[in-house]
Amino acid sequence: MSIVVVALLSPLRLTFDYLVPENVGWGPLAPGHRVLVPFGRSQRIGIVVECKDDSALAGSKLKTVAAALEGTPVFGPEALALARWAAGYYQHPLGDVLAHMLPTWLRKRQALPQVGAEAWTLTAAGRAALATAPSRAARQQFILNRLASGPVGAIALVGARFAWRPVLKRLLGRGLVEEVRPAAAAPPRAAAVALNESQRAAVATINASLPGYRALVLQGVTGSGKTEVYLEAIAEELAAGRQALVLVPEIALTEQLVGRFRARFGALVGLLHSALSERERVLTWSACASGSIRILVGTRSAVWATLPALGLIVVDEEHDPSYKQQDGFRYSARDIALVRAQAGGIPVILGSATPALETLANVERGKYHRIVMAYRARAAALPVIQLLDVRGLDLHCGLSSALVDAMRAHLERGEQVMLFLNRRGYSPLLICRGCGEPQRCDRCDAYLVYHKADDSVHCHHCDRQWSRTRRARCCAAADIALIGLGTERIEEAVAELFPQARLCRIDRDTARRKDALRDMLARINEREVDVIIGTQMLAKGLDFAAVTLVGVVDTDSRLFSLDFRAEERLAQLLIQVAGRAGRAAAPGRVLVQTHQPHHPVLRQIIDQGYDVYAARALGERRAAGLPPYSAMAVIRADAAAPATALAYLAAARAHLLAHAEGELDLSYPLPALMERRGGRYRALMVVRAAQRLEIGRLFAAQVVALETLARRARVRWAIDVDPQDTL
DNA sequence: AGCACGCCGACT
DNA sequence: GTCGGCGTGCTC
Repeated sequence: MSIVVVALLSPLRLTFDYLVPENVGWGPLAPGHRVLVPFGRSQRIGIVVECKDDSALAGSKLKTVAAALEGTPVFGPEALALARWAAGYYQHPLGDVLAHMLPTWLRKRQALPQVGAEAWTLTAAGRAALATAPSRAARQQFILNRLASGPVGAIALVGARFAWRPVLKRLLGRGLVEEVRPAAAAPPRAAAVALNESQRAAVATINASLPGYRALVLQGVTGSGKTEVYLEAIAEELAAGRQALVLVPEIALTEQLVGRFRARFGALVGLLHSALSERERVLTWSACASGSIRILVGTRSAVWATLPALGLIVVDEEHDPSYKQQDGFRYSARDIALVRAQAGGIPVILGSATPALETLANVERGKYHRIVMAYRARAAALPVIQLLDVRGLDLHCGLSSALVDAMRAHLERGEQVMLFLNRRGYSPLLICRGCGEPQRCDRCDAYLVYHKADDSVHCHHCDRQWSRTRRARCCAAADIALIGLGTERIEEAVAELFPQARLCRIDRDTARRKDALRDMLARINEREVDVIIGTQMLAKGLDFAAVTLVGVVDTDSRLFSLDFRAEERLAQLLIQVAGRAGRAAAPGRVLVQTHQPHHPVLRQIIDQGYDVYAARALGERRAAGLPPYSAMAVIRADAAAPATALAYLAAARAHLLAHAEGELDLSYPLPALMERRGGRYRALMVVRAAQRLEIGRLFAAQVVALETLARRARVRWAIDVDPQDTL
């Protein structure tokens, strides 16, 4: 065993053999070790993926491992097996898959940072301070709150978006906090919540499947209290000494859930998402690996966390498309969670009010077990969805008088109103009054959007922006007409209509700043806001207790999308947005403005509900041979010149057809729906097969050839297995 | 992915 | 006469 196979943390599809030195500094090398190796004329970091006795390469060509970076492997055998599986399934280089599984800190050279062994707790004075008036010093208050559940170490302060050490020092100085020896493992705080009958039944079903792999679809209507079910199921795992992983689609949701989890389980809860600093992430990573974090709440990438005693995975809002990474390593965190659960012999809960069609197909096939929670936990009834026919109506900034009247009624009762419009900015089309030309981005096939807040025009596809004056270049000095509506304009209209109402706009522009979303959500829940105006972000399972009216300003464009998944997205969006209404005691109402009041899809979603819609949509997918009744992958390519990517795909197509065995359904190369984006010309080709395996086999045999072709053509390319969009 | 090697155009 | 373009191939 004197040779190790190393996968470098880079997108190379090859692994490399190295000799093991006499002394690596720490015991023998094993698979999973992070090593430093000489590579070409530099040194690189890699992961040992195999140990063996001899190499196919002549001994003289072999170099020797320079050092092992830790005494113990950073990946165990299960993690390596998962990496291998994912590399094969997604046709992605193993080294890059492994890189995704590590915090960035460890992808670079650094050693694991030393986790401070210190822990702190509140003194009697501290507890008294916490019990009385909240301090005006927000940062001190933050730390006091985190310490409220007992002694904590640095891990529990992850997510504090400020340098907390000096603040802590000040609290120590004021005698509100004292340092203690780190407790072995703070015991879970009890205080279970009372569950209703369907919640109890759900928990019982989950617990009945322990131990062992089982995929459970928790289909609970919005507001049915899925979180309490997660908490209960996790409490069971904790009691058995195991860890739990909870995935959510949105950073803002991690914060919301972590709050509830910490209230119940105290300092055992960890948090992982991309807005944390590198250092916070590596600290959390190692606390997961050492077992001091028992519950990890995180976004997509948290699915890779090392959790040696993992006993349960929860994927909340499992239908959400953001579980699929849309560039580079295009994995689906939901699907990885399932594979991980299966390999680990543990249950996985897929929670959603609107499960993805592929999830429902797996229920149908008997592969997943469905638990239905049909009633809301607190409120009386689900909100009533009503279509507003706006054909021929005089709209005031996109708002019909029926919607405005309803808003007025709800506002006068002191209730919150939410308006949903999936377009940010002020107006999405700028037409030159001189020549009638719309203003376009010069790097994308897209129109520019006017943003009033900074008086500039933005391209929403390459994120570039210009001052307004610079844009009008078709006819000098010509005036520009602002056509169409964005959230900014709706906000303005609402401010005019209801001057006394307090508004809050939630979209990528207002939520960009760190903490901004958290602050806005806090203001909303404190009832300091009357009207919430926002985009998609509002539909992602955020809890707005006091909203009683939801107005959907415009969804018509979604009825005419070319993507075969657009309809499913619309159904999920409508049900989810509607679910924001009436979560507390007051009943909710949802008004959907449309020019297509008789559209059969819209009607079905609203009149018959998601399940009926889903059953019909699945029937159509089956008849058309579309996923989930067939396997799909997309080869994407982009290049600097217009025809290059298409030419590459044509060559790739010829190659695949010449080398494929059996049936292969390969589309012609197509320009992407938005062909030019960020100055690059994009194209794609759809591969379809009856069985998943056929696609896997095809690519496994042909990636190298496709890669060589791409390099010669100077094309950037990628395989997208189980694509979320095929445009 | 980097990085070097290698063979054809416009410049000190 | 060189500097440098990017095409090609390799890295254990």
